[in-house]
Amino acid sequence: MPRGKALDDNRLTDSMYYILLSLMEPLHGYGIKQKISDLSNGEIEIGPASLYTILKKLSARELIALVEEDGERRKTYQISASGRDLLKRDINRRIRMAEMGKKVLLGLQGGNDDGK
Amino acid sequence: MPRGKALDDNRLTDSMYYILLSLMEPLHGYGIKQKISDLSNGEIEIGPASLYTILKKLSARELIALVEEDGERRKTYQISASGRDLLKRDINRRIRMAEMGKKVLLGLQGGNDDGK
DNA sequence: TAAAGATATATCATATAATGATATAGAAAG
DNA sequence: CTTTCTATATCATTATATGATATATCTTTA
Repeated sequence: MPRGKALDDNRLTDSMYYILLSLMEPLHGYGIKQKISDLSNGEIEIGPASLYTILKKLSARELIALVEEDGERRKTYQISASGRDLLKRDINRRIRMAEMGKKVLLGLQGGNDDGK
Repeated sequence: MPRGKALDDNRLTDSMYYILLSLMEPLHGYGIKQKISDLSNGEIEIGPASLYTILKKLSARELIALVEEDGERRKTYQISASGRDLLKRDINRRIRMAEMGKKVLLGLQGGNDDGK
């Protein structure tokens, strides 16, 4: 069984996040690499070591599933129902983290200002 | 093409992010631990190994600075100007990542669906 | 005042995660 | 034919996080 603290805690690492997002449509590994580059306007480039390592882990956790095998050449994956659930949770986690950041920067983090 | 260390790429890890946010006000290590627990409604707990390791790293990069030393007991840190800059950038990065996630989930990532 | 629990910092060994380098090979383009 | 792109895969190393442990002070309370 695959170890992984992030997933055990229902968190996605950034790389897992990008990969899971890409797999909202069926894609093979190399396509994921291109999709991520595309989604991030070339900001994020994921190499083969990260890509196939993470694909294997997500697959073992059944967050993604192999949907097609083109001979030996292409392996097409897609996100699973539980993968979608986790992805949604992680988007919300990321929103909460960013909101928290904005609040603290604006100095609004302390207590409730009931003003009355 | 971001590779290598998070800070070299102007990215903050989650732990660094929480710690830098906490240091928008002067705080010593143990206070940071409590602040993070507080900010996250007890969701995030950072242990001493992570805390002091990261504090040392942020300090070496001058993203935070030692502002006071209470005898040998307390070391009070605060975020620096460059730390604040990086923090702002990272909040925006996190917002962009979450927005991207929402778009893809809603199936709006490809082209513009003008509803016609 | 003794003990307990909270505060406070620090490091080691290990676990987890990411990635550059490398290997292999088919397909497309020139 | 040879270069480039597509495509998957693993190894060795680096990067990051953390549980366990150590040490010491301060605070509360029995």
